[in-house]
Amino acid sequence: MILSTLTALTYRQQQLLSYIETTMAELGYPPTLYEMAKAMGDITVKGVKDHLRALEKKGYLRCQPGKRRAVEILQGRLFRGEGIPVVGRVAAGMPVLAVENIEGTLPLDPKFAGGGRQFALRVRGDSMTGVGIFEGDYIIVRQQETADSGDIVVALLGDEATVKIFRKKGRAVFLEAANPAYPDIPLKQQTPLPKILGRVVGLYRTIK
Amino acid sequence: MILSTLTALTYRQQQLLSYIETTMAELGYPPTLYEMAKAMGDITVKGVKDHLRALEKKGYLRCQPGKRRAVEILQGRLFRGEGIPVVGRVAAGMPVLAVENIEGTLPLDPKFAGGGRQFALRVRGDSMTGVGIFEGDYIIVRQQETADSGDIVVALLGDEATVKIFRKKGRAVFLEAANPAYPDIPLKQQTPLPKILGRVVGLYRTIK
DNA sequence: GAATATACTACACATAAGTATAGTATGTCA
DNA sequence: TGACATACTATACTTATGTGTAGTATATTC
Repeated sequence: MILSTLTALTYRQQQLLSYIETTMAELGYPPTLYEMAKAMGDITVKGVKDHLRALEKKGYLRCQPGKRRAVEILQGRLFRGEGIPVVGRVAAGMPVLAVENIEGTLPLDPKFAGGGRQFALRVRGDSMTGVGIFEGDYIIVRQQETADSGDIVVALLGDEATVKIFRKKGRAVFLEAANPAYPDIPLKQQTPLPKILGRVVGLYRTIK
Repeated sequence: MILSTLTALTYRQQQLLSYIETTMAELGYPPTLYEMAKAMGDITVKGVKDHLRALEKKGYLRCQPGKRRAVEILQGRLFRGEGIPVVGRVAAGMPVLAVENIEGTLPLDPKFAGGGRQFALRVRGDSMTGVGIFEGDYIIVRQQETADSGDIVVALLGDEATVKIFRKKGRAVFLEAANPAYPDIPLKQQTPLPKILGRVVGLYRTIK
């Protein structure tokens, strides 16, 4: 997302790009050349095509020759993505991302949080306020089964998912809260054995 | 985004929807019926069309009759949007959202943070850690020029944008930090007069 | 002047891509 | 059984939509 390395656009090119972006944001698919021509004040489709060619040359979009409505925006204020599935409850023995567990989508591009296989959870409780994770926050979790000491992880304890700091001290492995009111949880004395579901890589909060 | 009120899909319908979503996430535009037919294991376009009709009837998508590649997803894991412009610096006398100030886009759907006219800023400093706003966080700001007491606002002091809690006590109006190391800033004794740029409505953080 | 970029016009052509017709087969429910 | 839903087949037709040709006009640079 580096704007400064792209060639500047003329007024008309910017106008066309903006129209395409607005249509795509609104409908989810690009306009046809004819629709663009109408929107640009009744110019011809040839005129539009020449602008598209210039925009393509400058790196803003890509057209598939011959294909209808096949305009891909490469640079601009639009983004698209699959969002991050919000998991409602996690049951032992079931894949986290099973359809039954999904209760919605966090409309954020997973690539912004580093990509990989991700899910989101709503935080319950105040055990992690010391590191700025509050009740009601969405945490974004990259699925992985191992962690380094100091990582914030989501672990499955019995049938309960919990967010804590993963710590290794010598041979001891435990989960540490970021709130002194909560004691450390050793990982090796639980039955069934706890399982790391992933590492926390991002957070979203709606304020007030 | 309420999944439970939608009619359940058959396996094949879900498969088609998933293919459409994946293509749109990847390319930014929908596949043609022919492409869908290929992807579904070489069935006919008529077969695909019947599935699309069922998906439309169930509320998952909408097709424009006769238009090429005009499939709009209404429900699913896909989202689209214009993102939230990230403002790099704010200069007095200039609109916040002037093109020159924009240094990128936060790929989050603005509607998720309540909509309205929004911009994002990167937080510098630690004056708001008491409310879980940390250095490096993106805060999402809805543009407005007034605030209620207790709102977290972005205000322009001279040429510097600052994030604080807006407080009204009797006739006194000031900006309060959420960190005791920072003193209150009275609003009525500044030259030039400070200006509220907006209210903080959301926060995003990448972790580690 | 020539070359290039930008911003268009007019029109005919070409084809990518959806629609329609007429089905078959299987499963479920009243 | 009949009605409806689902999941397809085959084929011809129709048209929405991009491409190509041949330009004009203006501005800038060498």
